[in-house]
Amino acid sequence: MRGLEERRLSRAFFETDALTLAPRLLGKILVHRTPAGVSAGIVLETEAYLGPEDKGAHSFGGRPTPRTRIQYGPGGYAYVFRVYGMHCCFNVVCGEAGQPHVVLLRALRPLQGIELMQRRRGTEEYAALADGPGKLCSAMGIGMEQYGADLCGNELYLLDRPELPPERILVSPRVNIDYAEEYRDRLWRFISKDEPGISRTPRRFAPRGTLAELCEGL
DNA sequence: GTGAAGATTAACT
DNA sequence: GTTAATCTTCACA
Repeated sequence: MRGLEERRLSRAFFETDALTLAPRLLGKILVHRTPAGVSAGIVLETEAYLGPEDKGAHSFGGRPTPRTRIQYGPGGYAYVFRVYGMHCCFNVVCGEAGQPHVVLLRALRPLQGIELMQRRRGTEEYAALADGPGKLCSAMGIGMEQYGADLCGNELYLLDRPELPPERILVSPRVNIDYAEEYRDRLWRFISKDEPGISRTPRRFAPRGTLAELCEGL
């Protein structure tokens, strides 16, 4: 895996808005080095959260809170939060400083440290190791300790891979943000096509087509 | 200080 | 498809 070290995503890669970054993160490799071992997987599913204007985003309204403060700094840091009192979700902070945009990582295809992931998840089933945002955190060993982690550092980072073409990216509404009013149905969820392991979600969140088709319609 | 709600998951029917 | 588990966060008083 030595050659991969040189392909790490740099700060500049993250200094763009969430809607641009979310599809670009598909296919990249998330790596976490911990005392327990190294785990890594290919990013299969992401969601964009666009800060102050986006009623689905934690940073809606644009006022920093203790929970969201990291979103207001520069891109390339980890925004981790706890949901339903028991799971964590991992986000990549992006945009310029003061622009609280994040991309939620929802699913990975496990590549390295499978055994470690199985132990953390308490299951052997490969397809169920990281097919959801909470499972992804559990499998990768990401918790609140990783809040604010520098993604350009040596513990938690992303490796570059060729960009997916728009016809290989499915778009769908974001999951479980029914409260977001007119932002509920925005097609800001991006899924790597033809890959097993995307998160299990109800039918109403099914893909509405590819990113290529969406762009044609503009 | 208080309370409602939640960017989920697993185990149901 | 439905629901319980579980507890921090944040708005409001």
